Amino acid sequence: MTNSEIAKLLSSVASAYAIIDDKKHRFQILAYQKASDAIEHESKELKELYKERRLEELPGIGSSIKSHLEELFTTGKVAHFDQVLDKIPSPVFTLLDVPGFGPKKAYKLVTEFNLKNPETVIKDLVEIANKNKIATLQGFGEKSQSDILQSFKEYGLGKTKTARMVLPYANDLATKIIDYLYASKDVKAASTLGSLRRKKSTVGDIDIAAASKNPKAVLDHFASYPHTDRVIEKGTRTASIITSSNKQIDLMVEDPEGFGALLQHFTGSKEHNVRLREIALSKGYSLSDYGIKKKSDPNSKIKLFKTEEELYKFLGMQWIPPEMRENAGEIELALKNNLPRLIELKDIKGDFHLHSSYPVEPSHDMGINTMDDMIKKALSLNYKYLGFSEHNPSISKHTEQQTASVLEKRNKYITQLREKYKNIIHIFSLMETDILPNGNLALKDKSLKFLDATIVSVHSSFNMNRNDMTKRVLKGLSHPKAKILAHPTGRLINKRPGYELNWDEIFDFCAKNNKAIEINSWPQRLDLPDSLVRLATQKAVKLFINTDSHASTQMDLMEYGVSVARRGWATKDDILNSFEYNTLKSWFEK
DNA sequence: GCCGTTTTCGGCCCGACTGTTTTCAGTCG
Repeated sequence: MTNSEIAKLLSSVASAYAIIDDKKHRFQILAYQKASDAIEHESKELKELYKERRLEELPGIGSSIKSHLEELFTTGKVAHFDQVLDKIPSPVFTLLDVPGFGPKKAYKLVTEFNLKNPETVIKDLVEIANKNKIATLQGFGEKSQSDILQSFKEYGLGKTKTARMVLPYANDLATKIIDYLYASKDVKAASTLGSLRRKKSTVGDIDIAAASKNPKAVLDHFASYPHTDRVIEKGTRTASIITSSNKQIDLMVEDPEGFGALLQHFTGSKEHNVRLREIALSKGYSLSDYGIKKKSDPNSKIKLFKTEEELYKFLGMQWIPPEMRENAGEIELALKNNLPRLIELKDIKGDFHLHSSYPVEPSHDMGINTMDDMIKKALSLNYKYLGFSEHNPSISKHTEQQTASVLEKRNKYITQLREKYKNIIHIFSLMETDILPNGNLALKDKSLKFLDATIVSVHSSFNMNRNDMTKRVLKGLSHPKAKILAHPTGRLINKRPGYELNWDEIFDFCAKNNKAIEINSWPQRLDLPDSLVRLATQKAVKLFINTDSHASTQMDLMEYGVSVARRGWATKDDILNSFEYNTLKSWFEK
């Protein structure tokens, strides 16, 4: 079972308890939901943790849930869960995946209409609603009936609670909305919130905060955003719209005096906030999105915060960069004034994964801009160096000798460019070389000698098992010219999960043998993923942040790779392309 | 059911919004 399947199981148990008796089971519900969240967000496979006897290290998993999980891994089921879940008709759990449905509503409808089939429950309810039979139920009405139909319609379109967009797409959309908000004179400040502000690789809804003395005007302005399909809700403080591209945007408005607390609260993560509230409580304060109150006196005046910095300081800690707010140890470090200084975009001095249009007759796609164009773009980004890394010439269409002469010619051209840009920018001659299924590189030594070094990567036979793939990659990386492993998991977000590798082995090998791992900034890749960046830096593995650009304009994507690095707590010391040229040059030569 | 720099017992984050209600329940983040 995968982590998300197990998380869903625990969440189902919580829902079942909520239906059976939400007063009596109030705290079990909280506990199961908390355990479910922890598992959902855990980057290591739960089964691995179980084998290592480390299940109780997860927050929210104590002796009881731990023993249930052990039963799950040994027998494939849990008697206690079955006993609880059996009390609830199974169609209820189908409905829980639909936005707007919680345990109570789902249970009420399923039992009221005696629905039996989890496969057809949505279709059945649509028919029932079309006969106007939901609106007449106690606690329901015309509006809730049509809301239910709307939810089913969107669910059918694939807008589940878990459908997510890639970070750069979400960021572009949010930027447009924020620009639109600033067109209102009532908006004093606006910022992204939530997973978007924390720069997660994928984002569900887009959440935005605005500071204003006149929330009504701002909410009205927002609700009339030109590309709006419909307004979901609009209150005195928040509003939600669905754009014509079928994305949900939530806006919260707050007085500038309290904007810091709002920003902090809605940036999350939930886990970070829960931990922060625990800290506040231990100091006798109650923390909300409005600010901080004395716990002992609920009527005391609330303390407002204009900025997040003031709020964190009030709680006795450093301001924490949004990318770190996952309750992964950052709060403890901030309390000790000991947060790492994360890598920033301005620290980046070059890009090493650039596909120019130079004709090497590759097996994969070429770039569309010349080396010269890409150098000019690099200069506009204030880079001090860069590396060209087209795909290797196709091995099926060239003899070894032909390949070598293509590279020799390319090398001469790069030498001319070096002369042209002498004292302006340093140019490395690299290539992106395939690691073949047997672990050999697609380029032989007689070609590789024309390169300063090579990036290596997997572009074929993705279905190998973890052991074989690990051997393949390690063999490819062990060539002296192979210095960087590019887009290391091979994932394409929302398309394919990527192959499996033994990361402990890969990272140990890299740290020992002076090899680097790439953080690829391409929107669908963002690969190495953040959780593995954290593991790599803990093992002192050096990293590059590259764009994998096939056009000079794509070199602007660097910021997204930097986001991934920051979420993995990487500092300047971890990122080789933030180093001075001479240090970097000697690293390549080691 | 989980958890511990005031606790191994007795707490458990906080609030907005909507719809169906005359004061609240359900859902969401």
